[in-house]
Amino acid sequence: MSRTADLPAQHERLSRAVWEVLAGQGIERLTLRSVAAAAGCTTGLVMHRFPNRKALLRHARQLLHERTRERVERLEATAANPRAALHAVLAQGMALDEETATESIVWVGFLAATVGDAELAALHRTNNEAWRDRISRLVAAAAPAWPKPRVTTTAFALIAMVEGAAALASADPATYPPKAQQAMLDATLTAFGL
Amino acid sequence: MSRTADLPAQHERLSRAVWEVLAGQGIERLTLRSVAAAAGCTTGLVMHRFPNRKALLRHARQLLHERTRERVERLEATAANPRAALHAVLAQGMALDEETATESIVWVGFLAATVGDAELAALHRTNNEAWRDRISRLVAAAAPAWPKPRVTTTAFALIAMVEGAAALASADPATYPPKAQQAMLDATLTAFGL
DNA sequence: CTGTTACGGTAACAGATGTTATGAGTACGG
DNA sequence: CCGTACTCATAACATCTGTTACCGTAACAG
Repeated sequence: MSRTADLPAQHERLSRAVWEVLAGQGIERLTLRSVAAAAGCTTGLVMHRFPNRKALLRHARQLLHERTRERVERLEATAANPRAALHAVLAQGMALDEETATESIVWVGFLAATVGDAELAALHRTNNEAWRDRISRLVAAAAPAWPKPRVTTTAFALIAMVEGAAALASADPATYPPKAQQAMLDATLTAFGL
Repeated sequence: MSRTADLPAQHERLSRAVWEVLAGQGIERLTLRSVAAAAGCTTGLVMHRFPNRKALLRHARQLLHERTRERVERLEATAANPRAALHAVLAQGMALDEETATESIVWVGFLAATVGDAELAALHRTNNEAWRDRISRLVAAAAPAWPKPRVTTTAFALIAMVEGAAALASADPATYPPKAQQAMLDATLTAFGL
């Protein structure tokens, strides 16, 4: 049956190569050959693992989501209280270190690729829904007395602020250094009474 | 000397074609030929007006900025008071109608194209700086008692929230309809006491 | 009217792109 | 130890890309 190759590991390696190219050279240079070069293989392997280019992009998109989900669940599990959990989970969505900075660039790239690609758009909607549910749940836990509409609107605003900060930081890191992003998050949470 | 052709008008027509393709087909299909088709001409005219593709994109980017600047100055001039001006100026940055929804998609596209294109990145930084200055000024006018750091951080957070909301709405308009975006903006301004 | 000049369409070019076909190498089952 | 099935590189392919060269057309100057 199967041989030596570890399929999931190769899928992940190629997906990482997609992120690498997306973050380093931009979406315009996100080609099969550049991805293969970043992964240290040829287009033969890429096409052997994925039926076509779009399937590769979809997998890279989904893997990015799962990565952040795992990180977020770890943060949530180790948080001292609901407010700390909310703060930590939101903070990891910004571009505060090299890893999340790269992810922010990649996220913008995928968002742009979403236009005119129904499957990437569906993937984005699903992931974003899970993200909204998580933040809403954390806001509700941090402010149990709030009525549901207030929780929802606050969660939406927090999400938008974090994504916006990450997007702006990805395009202009000098203007939005980690400290500035932290200050933005702290100020917003304080303003909302969270 | 010159003939019948109105150079600035043609530049604008081609730039609009760039937006049209960017918003309708995505950055992957943003090619000279698709732009020419959207503008109802051939690549000959495009290359006759712009030295190369990147110059065309830069012009379209800059024109988008000038468009929003003019709209924003109109809103600011007709606002009843500083708070109303801040609200109106921020609101036009979200995807509340067809025009601004298109612009949001285009904005994300250019942001993604910024990676690996130093000139587009420089353009983005300049435009975003002007945007930050404007919002900071409006926040200071709306809350004259605030110390400068508070004004700056609040302006940064408001900007991030608005851009994030626009980006999210551009990729998932059903989840972020105009009313939801309005609610997010109102809740955020109220939370900040503005 | 006529010569000239800008305009812009047509078509060609080299290179890049996604995809497919082919085949050499290799690890496993028998 | 052999054959088979999987792995993946090589190379070809048709198409698309940005760019350039070329040329017919039309409007203005004289």
